[in-house]
Amino acid sequence: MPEFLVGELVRQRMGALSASERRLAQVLLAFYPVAGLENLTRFAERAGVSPATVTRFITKLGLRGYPEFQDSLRQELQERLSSPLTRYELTATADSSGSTLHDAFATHEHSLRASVDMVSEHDFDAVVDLLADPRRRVLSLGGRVSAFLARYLASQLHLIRPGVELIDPERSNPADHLVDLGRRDILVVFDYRRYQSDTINSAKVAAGRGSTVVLVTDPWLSPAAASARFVLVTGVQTTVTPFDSMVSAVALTEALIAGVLARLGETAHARMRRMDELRGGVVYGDGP
Amino acid sequence: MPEFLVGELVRQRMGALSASERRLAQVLLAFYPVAGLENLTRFAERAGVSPATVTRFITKLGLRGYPEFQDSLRQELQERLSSPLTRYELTATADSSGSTLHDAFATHEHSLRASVDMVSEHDFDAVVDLLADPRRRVLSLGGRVSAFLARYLASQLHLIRPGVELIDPERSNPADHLVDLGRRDILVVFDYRRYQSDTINSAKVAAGRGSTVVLVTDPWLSPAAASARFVLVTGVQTTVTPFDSMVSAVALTEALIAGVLARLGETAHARMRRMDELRGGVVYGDGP
DNA sequence: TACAAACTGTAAGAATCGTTTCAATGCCTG
DNA sequence: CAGGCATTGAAACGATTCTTACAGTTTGTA
Repeated sequence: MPEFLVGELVRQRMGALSASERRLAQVLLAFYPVAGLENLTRFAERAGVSPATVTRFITKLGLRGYPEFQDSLRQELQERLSSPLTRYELTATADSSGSTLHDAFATHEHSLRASVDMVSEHDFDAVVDLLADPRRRVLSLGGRVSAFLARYLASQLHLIRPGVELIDPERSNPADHLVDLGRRDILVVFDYRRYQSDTINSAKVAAGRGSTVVLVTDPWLSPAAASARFVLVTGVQTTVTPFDSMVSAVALTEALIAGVLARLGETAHARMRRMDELRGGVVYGDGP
Repeated sequence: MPEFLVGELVRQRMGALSASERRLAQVLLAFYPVAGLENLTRFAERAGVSPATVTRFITKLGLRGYPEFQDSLRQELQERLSSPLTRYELTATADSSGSTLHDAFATHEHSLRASVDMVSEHDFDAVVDLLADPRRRVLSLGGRVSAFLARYLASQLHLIRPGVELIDPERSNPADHLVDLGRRDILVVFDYRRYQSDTINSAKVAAGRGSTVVLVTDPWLSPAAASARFVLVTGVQTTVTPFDSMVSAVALTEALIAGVLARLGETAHARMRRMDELRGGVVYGDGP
């Protein structure tokens, strides 16, 4: 029976995993450890991969098989649950401390923290590389809730590199943008519950045309994951609202932009200066 | 999937159980819920009873069978583990800096933390009250960078109350919306550096027509503050990018929405249900 | 473009798991 | 003490679950 924590192990090996395996890792970390305590088939389904991939994944972690994997998780869980502190945490009931404002921000902070683990660093870097490649076109698309994220990405990315387009289903038919997608193009899809069929479909079409599909989604994974080359997962925790929180998604988007900017360096800055001149807004204040 | 907690259920039925069954109950409660997450045979062994007794025990609890029993335990566990506080305890890892991703998220976290102090609780509550008043119209407007925030607010608020409009300078002239603004109307303006003259102007016009202007801006305050009845400030800290971070702004926006939702209660929920029916998206997965 | 290597899913088989049946045992009651 | 009822475990069956072998696909490279 292994001594180490499975979660740690997964994070360590993340780099050595294949795309599907990484998807499993993400789901596991997002719903840790419960996802791994379900049976192999269900775990596979949650991540949208085949059962065989799960077995390979487990083997790569250095474990003998799925049963041993589950044993480790259970043992680990037992230890955590019996630590006095956690014990308290688990027993403590929902503490509605005070104001909506404070509660909301506290939740957002936790959500952010949790998200860092959910995003695969490997995938993140790979996506930044893609987005920083000036020869590739970038299309950005979102569902009903996440449309604003697509917009945000497109508008900011547009400032630092050419070839960025927003697909706005409210304004034009996505199909118009999808027809001439090619092998060099990137489609960034934002899809958070409740997942939309047209978004999922767009991803499928793009993948079918050989484009690279990047999906940004919640831990339950939009079905569009099936068509995606890279899946970036962010937490959406909310305690108070039926709505998911998009804070982590925005954080991720900004991180992507920062990454691309860092990679493009002076080229991007030059472009930004030019854009600035063309626009010429009013500039008050003097920030740092 | 049962609503109750299995542990509670067991304690309740304790009296109605036979000797062997009670041993099972004790083991389960002593190692809760891990004991029940092992397979039936092992659970039986731990309690020193036969597998058949386990099945009978489960049945007596009113559950359909061992798999359903485990499902309940897992679901329950998941819910407990995702309480923000616990989440923090369980997730906290050695944060090794270096990568863009980690740096970005760390910054965002600080930004969030700082923002809580910048927002005036009093103003926040007042704004929530305003936005929750169904007799008032709400117009949402943003600058170049912050347009997506205006969109986000409008789309979410639209779900929970009528009379919400987005002013989209890209699509139509803001003036068209402003002409018939009245004393009862609210204009929510998002303006982050670099401040735009047309946004500032819209705020001025609205204020002039007697509408209540709410401004969401950065710590340097958009000049639109002059026309605003309420000003909500959020942090924008960034270390790596020339761009400001909108994470806190999103957090604030969501907090506003949560606040309004809380105030409107059932009315809002009813509206949401209706909207949902009319839209009818694809729903995969089953969130917590 | 063609080839090799890596990846992934399908499907079949092996192993494990959960349920049910039935007989044995213990316990209370008449 | 005998009869009946509740309780329990052994064992066999059927269902599920995990593993493995193989083939199709994709990806990267010469």
